[in-house]
Amino acid sequence: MYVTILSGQSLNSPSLRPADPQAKTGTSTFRMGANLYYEGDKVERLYQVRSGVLRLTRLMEDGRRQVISFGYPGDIVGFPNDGLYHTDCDVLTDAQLQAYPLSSLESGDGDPDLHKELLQAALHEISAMQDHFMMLGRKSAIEKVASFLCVLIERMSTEFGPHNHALLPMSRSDIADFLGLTTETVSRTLSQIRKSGIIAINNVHTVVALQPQALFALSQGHGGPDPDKSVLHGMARAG
Amino acid sequence: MYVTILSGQSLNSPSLRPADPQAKTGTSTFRMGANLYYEGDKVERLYQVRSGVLRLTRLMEDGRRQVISFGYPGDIVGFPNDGLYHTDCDVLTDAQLQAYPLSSLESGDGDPDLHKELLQAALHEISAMQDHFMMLGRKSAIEKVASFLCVLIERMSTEFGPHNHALLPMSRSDIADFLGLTTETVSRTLSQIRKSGIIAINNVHTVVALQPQALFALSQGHGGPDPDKSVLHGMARAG
DNA sequence: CGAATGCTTGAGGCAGTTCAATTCACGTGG
DNA sequence: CCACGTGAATTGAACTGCCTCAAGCATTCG
Repeated sequence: MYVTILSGQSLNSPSLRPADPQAKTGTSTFRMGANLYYEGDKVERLYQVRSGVLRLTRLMEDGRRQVISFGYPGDIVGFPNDGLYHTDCDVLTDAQLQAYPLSSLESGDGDPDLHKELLQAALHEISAMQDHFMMLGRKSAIEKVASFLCVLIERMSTEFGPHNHALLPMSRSDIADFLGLTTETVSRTLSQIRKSGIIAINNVHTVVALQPQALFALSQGHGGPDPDKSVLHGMARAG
Repeated sequence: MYVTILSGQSLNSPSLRPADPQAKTGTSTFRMGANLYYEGDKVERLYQVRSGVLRLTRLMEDGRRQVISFGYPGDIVGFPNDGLYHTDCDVLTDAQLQAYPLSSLESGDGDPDLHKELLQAALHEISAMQDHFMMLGRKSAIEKVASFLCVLIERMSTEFGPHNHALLPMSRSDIADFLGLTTETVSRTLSQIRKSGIIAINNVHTVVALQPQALFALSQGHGGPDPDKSVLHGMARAG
């Protein structure tokens, strides 16, 4: 899952086939905290998330970390490069994963439809990552955090029907490393949006959008350079 | 082309097949400044760069721009998402491009080998973009600029044999929008590295690495928080 | 040669970081 | 059931790296 300009596209990822008991590799359960694979491991299978949340990370020698993406239901993780995984992958909440053999991606021999769907997933991944570039490179802290919340809420809605709240199973530091910020800035920014009345923070891992439109406006940079005329304050009063 | 941690991988992209006069879609020439496609255009073909440099960009409504990547010889551009291009693509210097029909990617029917190579190129693209995330989200201005120069120099070396200089056909503002900086910061940072003796700037579009190792160290963050002990100065004396 | 455009350099400001101190959530044991 | 301990989240204060705004400089092109 990447933070994108909400185009709706990020939600159209094909669900591929439903869990199929006859599949060579079935759905299996992974417990919170488990590691799925490390950067450099040989790729033998891809995984599609059925439930739960994964975290993909990359590390620099000096310890700096970038969270590449969060794997939410429907997402596919584990695309190889030269046969190797190029991130670490950890399980944030107990998860059900559907495994596909690498051959499903690399040759269409066994199952042409599956092959095509995995290819489309890879292409979709490229597009989503490009959106995320824009966010990392060009958005302010408040735009990043608002974007993040918007995507999570939309994700919740597709999974469970209309929702206005987001579950954040990951830590603040995971969010920070995903958005290119520090934990302090993430925390401060969430507080700032909360104080404006646009969101409520039920508990550390649950955010409710009180004014979804205002949140979306924030994510797009319509916060206004002048605080008095900004959505952040203006919409708060209007609501 | 993305700015990656120099692993050598970025240079292993398959060259695919050499220009083949019998190919359905051959090599064609595009002039500097030409537009190859716009975001939203329907994808009918992919392009592999044979010579010249392309620029892939994305725009936000308010004019903020992110340069997604530069297309250097060997790179493939134009991967579709839902059948559409998701960036603009412009020609920075006169270029020779090999076009492949979209069907080469989407179905292996016509040419299984080509299909596999395009798929591998897409997978490689994902890996390279993940490296670039680290740079956009977690690297300082000097690390970004040094990384950029390192990759360009390595690219020159693979194309024309051992080189220690980089050609920058793009503008400073293109570089800035690629690295998530401003033109002023790019310019200042280049000057700073030049004054340290690590590079020379022959002209606006030509940078020479006087101390390639020091430049690489800079790109990895080995600049040291203490300037007196830093590679920037230390290596300059050592060299 | 003059205008236009892009690059460089300077000065000052600010968003986000860094460092530090509470506060909060939650599990554990008395 | 409550005191305690631990780790995470929040908040505060000061700093700094990069940005913004502005002025000079170089290169190209008419």
